[in-house]
Amino acid sequence: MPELPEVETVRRSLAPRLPGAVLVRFDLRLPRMLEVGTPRLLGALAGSRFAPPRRHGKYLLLDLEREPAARDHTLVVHLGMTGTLTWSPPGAPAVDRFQRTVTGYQRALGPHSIDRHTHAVLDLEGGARLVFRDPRTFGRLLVLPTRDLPTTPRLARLGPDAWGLPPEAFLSRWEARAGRRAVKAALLDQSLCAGIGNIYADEACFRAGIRPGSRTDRVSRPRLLRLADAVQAALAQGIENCGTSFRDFVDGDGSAGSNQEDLRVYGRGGEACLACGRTLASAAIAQRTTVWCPGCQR
DNA sequence: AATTCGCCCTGTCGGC
DNA sequence: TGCCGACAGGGCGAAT
Repeated sequence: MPELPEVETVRRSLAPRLPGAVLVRFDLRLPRMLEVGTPRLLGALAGSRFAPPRRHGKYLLLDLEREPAARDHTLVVHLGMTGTLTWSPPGAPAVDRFQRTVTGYQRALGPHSIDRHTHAVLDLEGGARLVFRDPRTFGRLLVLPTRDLPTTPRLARLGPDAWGLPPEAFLSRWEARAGRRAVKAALLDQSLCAGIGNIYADEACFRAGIRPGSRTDRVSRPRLLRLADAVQAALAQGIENCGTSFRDFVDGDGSAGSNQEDLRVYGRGGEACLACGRTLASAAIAQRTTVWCPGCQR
C-alpha cells in the first residue's frame, strides 16, 4: 500500500536514473490502467526526454520534455495497493521470469519481470526500461499535457502535500475541512492534505496520543498541533527507512524498505503496546482496519 | 452539504 | 487435501 513515504522512496531511487533518459517506446499491455490519455498519445511521446521525477501525495509525476516546451507531457503514476515502478538496467532479459507457488500464484523472480502483472513497459534509449507491475490493478496511469495537471479531476482534488506541511498550514486545512468525522477519516482525506494512508494515519495518531476514532471537532488545538508534528515524524521515519514493505512494496531498484520493523501500532492488533504493554485494540474506523493503544491514546 | 457505502481486483490466509 | 469465504484497501461515484 504505497503511501507518501513509499512513493517518495520510489522517486528518490529513480532520481539518479531517469533525468535525460529518452523514451523510445511506451508499451501499454493492459489498456484499462490508462485512465487519462490515448494509445495514440503514448506513441507520440517517443523521443521525449525525462525530467527529474516529482511527487505529490501518493502520485508520482514523471515529466517528459520535448521541443517546443509547449508539447511537454507528464506521466502520472499511482501505485494503488500493489503497484511497483522499477528501473530495469540495459541487458536485463525481457522474458517472463517467475515461479509458480503452490497456490498457482506467479511470483516474479526479479523486480523487473515482464509477466501477467506487468501492465506497462517503457523502453528507454540505451536499453534500460521502466516496468510498471500491479497484481491487484488498483494503480492508475495518466498521460496528459503538463499544463493540464492542475485541472485534471483526480489531481485537482488533492490538498497540499503532507510532507513538510507547516503545522499552522495543517491546522488551517483541518479547521476548514475536517468536519465532524473520525480523526482517522480526516487524515485519510486526500483533499485535506495528500499522501497519508492507513499505515501512517495509525502511526501518527499513536505518536500524538489521539484515538483515531475520536471526533475531529473535539480535538483541542494543542493536541492538533501534536498531531501535525506526529504526522511529520511518522512520515519522516517511513522515508528514512525507505518505506514499509509488508509484502509487495519495492523501490525503483527493486529493493524492499524496512519501516515495517519500526511500526508502533499498524499490523500489531492484539499485541502488546511497545510503550505501556497494554493490548493494542483493533477495529474498523472509516472503513479501514485501525489499531491503537487504549492506554496511550485518549 | 456532509458523510458513508459499495465497488473495483487478485492473491493470501484460516477454517472446515 | 481442497474448497470457500473473508480480508486487504485507495479512490471514485452513488446513496443516504
